[in-house]
Amino acid sequence: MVVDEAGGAAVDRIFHALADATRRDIVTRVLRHGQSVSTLARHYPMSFAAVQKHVAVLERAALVTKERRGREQVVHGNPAALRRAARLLDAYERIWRDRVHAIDQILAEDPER
Amino acid sequence: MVVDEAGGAAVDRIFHALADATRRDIVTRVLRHGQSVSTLARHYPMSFAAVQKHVAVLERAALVTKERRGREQVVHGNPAALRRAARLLDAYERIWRDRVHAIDQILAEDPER
DNA sequence: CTAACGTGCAACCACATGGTTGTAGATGAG
DNA sequence: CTCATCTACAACCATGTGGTTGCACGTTAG
Repeated sequence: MVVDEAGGAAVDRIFHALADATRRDIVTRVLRHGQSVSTLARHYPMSFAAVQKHVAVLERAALVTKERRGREQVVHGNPAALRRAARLLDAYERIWRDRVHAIDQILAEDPER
Repeated sequence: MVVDEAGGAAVDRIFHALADATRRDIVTRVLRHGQSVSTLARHYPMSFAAVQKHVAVLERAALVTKERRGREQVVHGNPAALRRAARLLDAYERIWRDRVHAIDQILAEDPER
């Protein structure tokens, strides 16, 4: 009935994290290879703290992870969460295309990670 | 590289519209067949006005359309926009999946990081 | 050791969001 | 016609968001 249910909040966080061009750009950027927060910050016309917040949002959505490396904090794309997000988008696409249900299965098999 | 370019704001609206469980539910619901706003509202534990706002958000994202039918306003899923959205999600998915796949390969052949 | 750098956090601001209630205009039912 | 229904919109409130600046702390470079 309710399509999300179990993973609802997580899905909220994922879509919300993706609803910002800067954050989408950060994700695609760090997927190439990890970058420190300050290195990332240099690419955007905003303060370091602002970029730091964006990274925090992506982190809460589990789309990226941070790895301490000396005094730097290296941001990586999170393969597992990204795959989950991709499959989630798949499921919605399928619903919309075929007008069938069956998204619950996908969410059920990988609940709230 | 830059997936957004022209439609950046539109992408923002689409992902933002999807970042709410109630709105996602409305979309899947009206895809089965159009429903009036008040009919929709009866399914959710919130006021009619709140549901009306959610529909407005979905409408701004072009994920649904409204059709006057007598005194009712029937909400439909917008097939064209939905397909475009699905394609858009596809594009992101492909980028990410390819990169994730590459990352997995690297990790697979060199387990110790 | 000292200075510079990278980070995290808090305070603050303007504005959007998600919810409420209330009101008013169209439209259909009786 | 009259009344109930559906819709739209405005005002309002609490909270969240995206941005800023400033400061403190740990770590690295010289």
